[in-house]
Amino acid sequence: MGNPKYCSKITGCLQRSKCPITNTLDLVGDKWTLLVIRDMLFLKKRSFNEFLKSFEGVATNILADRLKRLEEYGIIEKRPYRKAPVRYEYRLTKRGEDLRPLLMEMIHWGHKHIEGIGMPPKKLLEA
Amino acid sequence: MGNPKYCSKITGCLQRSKCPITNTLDLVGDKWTLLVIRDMLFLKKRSFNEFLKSFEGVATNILADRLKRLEEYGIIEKRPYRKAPVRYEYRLTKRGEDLRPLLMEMIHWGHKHIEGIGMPPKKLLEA
DNA sequence: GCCAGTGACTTGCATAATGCAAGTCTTTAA
DNA sequence: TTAAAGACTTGCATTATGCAAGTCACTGGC
Repeated sequence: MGNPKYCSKITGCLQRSKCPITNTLDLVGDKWTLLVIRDMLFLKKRSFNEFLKSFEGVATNILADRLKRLEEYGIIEKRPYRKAPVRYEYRLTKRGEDLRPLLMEMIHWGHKHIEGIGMPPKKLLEA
Repeated sequence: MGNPKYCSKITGCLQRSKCPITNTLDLVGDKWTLLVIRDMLFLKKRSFNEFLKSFEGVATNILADRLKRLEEYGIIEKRPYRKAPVRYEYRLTKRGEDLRPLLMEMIHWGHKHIEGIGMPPKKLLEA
């Protein structure tokens, strides 16, 4: 019944439906993607190794995969900021920055409804 | 480094971190959970079979699992509204209703940044 | 009374995603 | 010359998801 029928330019692949919630989930609704974006947005992280050091401990292969996808989706940009030895920096695009209100709502809901989460965002998010 | 250390009363299981975003994701951040909540919130669906008929086509085992979890998390409530033959109804609790702003932000972001998503939410969400 | 149908699931098995450890490659600093 | 940093890739094990089919309790029609 609900097989993929539409094609999105942002993903370049099949869609489950035309619903904006579904499509947003298909881009950023997994266990790790929004945590990378959190780290960029609130902790000003920029490099692969900085993301690796998150408290949650993402695996290197997963992180590499998510960064690649986010770049494909136009949510982040990757650019070398130094050659020899080459080092890369990842930054949110406007499209990525626009996820801030979504993250803020998650922070808000989490604070209100989950126990063991005490402090305001900035202190909380420290690695 | 990032192994589970805390115990949440809402989940009754280990947490990846104290971050509210992480914890919110661990409750509702997967491919299907928020679609069930969308159906309750915007399409007034209440029964197992109604959820099954979503355009995205969730599998019965996944749906059963998500409803069970959401009940454990206190996000929905299940109650029989008729016996012989027994029929169940699922409803959002306050905790579930409070996810509305999060969903609204997803709709907003999706509309703004993903192609092939034209119409306003209510028409869009039709199954 | 018998049988198809509805609603709410469960079970079994195949495929896909995630997690973990280890390895690669480049370059620099000791 | 050797060790270490940074940014990954590869291989394999574990988990989660997807799909089809089966179950169980009723009920309404013939």
